[in-house]
Amino acid sequence: MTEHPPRLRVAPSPTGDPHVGTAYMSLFNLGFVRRHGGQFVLRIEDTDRARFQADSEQQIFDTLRWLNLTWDEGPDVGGPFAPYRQSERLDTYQPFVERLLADGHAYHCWCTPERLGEMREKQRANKLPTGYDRLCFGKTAEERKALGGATDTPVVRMLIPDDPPLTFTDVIRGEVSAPRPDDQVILKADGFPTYHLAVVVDDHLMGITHVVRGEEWISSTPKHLLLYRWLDMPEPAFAHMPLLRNTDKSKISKRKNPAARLTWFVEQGYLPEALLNFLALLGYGPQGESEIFSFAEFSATFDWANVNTVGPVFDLQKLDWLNGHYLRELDDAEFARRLIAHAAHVGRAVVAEVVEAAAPLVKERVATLAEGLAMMGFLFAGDADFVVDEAAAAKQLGDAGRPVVEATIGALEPLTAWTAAEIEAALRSALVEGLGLKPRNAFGPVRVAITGSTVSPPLFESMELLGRDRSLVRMRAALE
RNA sequence: GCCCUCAUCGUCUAGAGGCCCAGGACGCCGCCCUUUCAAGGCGGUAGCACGGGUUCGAAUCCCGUUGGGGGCACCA
Repeated sequence: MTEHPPRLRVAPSPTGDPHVGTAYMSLFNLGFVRRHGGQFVLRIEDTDRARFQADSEQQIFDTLRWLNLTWDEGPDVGGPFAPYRQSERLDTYQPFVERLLADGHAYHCWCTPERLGEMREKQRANKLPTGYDRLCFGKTAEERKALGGATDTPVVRMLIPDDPPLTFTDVIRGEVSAPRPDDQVILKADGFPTYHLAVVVDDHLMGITHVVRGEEWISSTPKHLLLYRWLDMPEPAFAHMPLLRNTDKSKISKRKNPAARLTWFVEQGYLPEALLNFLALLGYGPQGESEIFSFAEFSATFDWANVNTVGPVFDLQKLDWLNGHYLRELDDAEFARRLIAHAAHVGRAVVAEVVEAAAPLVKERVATLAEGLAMMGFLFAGDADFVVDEAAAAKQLGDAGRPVVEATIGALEPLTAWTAAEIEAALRSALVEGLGLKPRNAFGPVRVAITGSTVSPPLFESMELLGRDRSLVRMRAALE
């Protein structure tokens, strides 16, 4: 039996900020595709015109590209199965709907949303399983209208048989059973298909071999199985990924978790390689001895059987550690480039030369690019808008601190060379030996005066970068 | 309520009957280093949900209970 190259797809909906789950699915799709030399397709599932947001699609492109999860076919790059937006494929779905209708596998339904709502309420109240009661089945528009609670524009529903297929093989989970479906709507009143019809038709037409999606879709799979059967389409392989979770274990959501939005990671200054590594770790685990690995390493041995079935909690602390690790692995020049790019992205003004000079001092002290920029912020503050953190001032610039600052000014003014080494020598001599202070007590007040904070890059280097004049201005300002 | 699904340290996981009185990572705690904070080094804390089986032997297999999660839309 010949193995055909796999074709996988990710199919996000443009309904707002791109979801982290889209990146998660894409990563696993691509891990498999690259290992076996197949194709990765991006399809936009924009059949919900109520939730559609115009700028969302571009954000999906941007964030996936930022992560280097690039597609071989898609709305923006084209491909042999275009169009790749479902809203542009309405004509494609129509014949399939007509065929299902003609074969008696589907029927029209005129029920209003109100009637449907009441029906469900009643079912729930009577502790019955919910599901469409088939009031419209077998009736003409006129017959149905006579009963009330009907509209003029019908939807099309699947007619679920008594013995629908309820089990299937999942490449991650093995044999899986799913609940009995009810008569699902496949064509809405506005002429758009629902997900169930569109996904089956498109996956088939686009030659998709493996359907990778979240666990939440397990319960819908029987509907899709039925559609494949009715339409004489071969079933693809299914891979139902575990769901990413909030800290409270619920399905990850934008409301509870900022990290549910893909753009958040860009805003915070996470590195795409770190996010990818982290996502791979979630629900897959390290395959070798190290938890640090690249996409190439991930892809090289990728196997669906290694994907976990437990939904992992999205642990930002571990991501921070990983990101810090990747940050430190960057050479100084590259780290500086990323800081500058990040500053531009978040609309913050910086001087490239200053960032380059400060980058090495900051690199091993931060977890994200945003933190890096924040830590060198004192270098960008003008004399007028420089502010000393209140708590830091109270701690270091009180009665004990003032003489230290005064002695520092006295030691620094005669300095001929303004270098970290000279500054350190002068301060050690004046404060540690001269005033008999322990280093931490000697340099604390100076640090706060110079950087405005008790936490900063190394002091003497910071002063060298700040420059003689600005340093002295800040020391004097600390005494006022 | 009904259906489905999952179950190892706080979190991510290794573990596919004896190698496990359960290993690693993050976090946390302590020590070292140290001009702050980090980084780094060393050490420590903490877990097989519970109950029945099967077996010479179970974290690993089976059943049940409990707990978590998902679904039950003209949303995906």
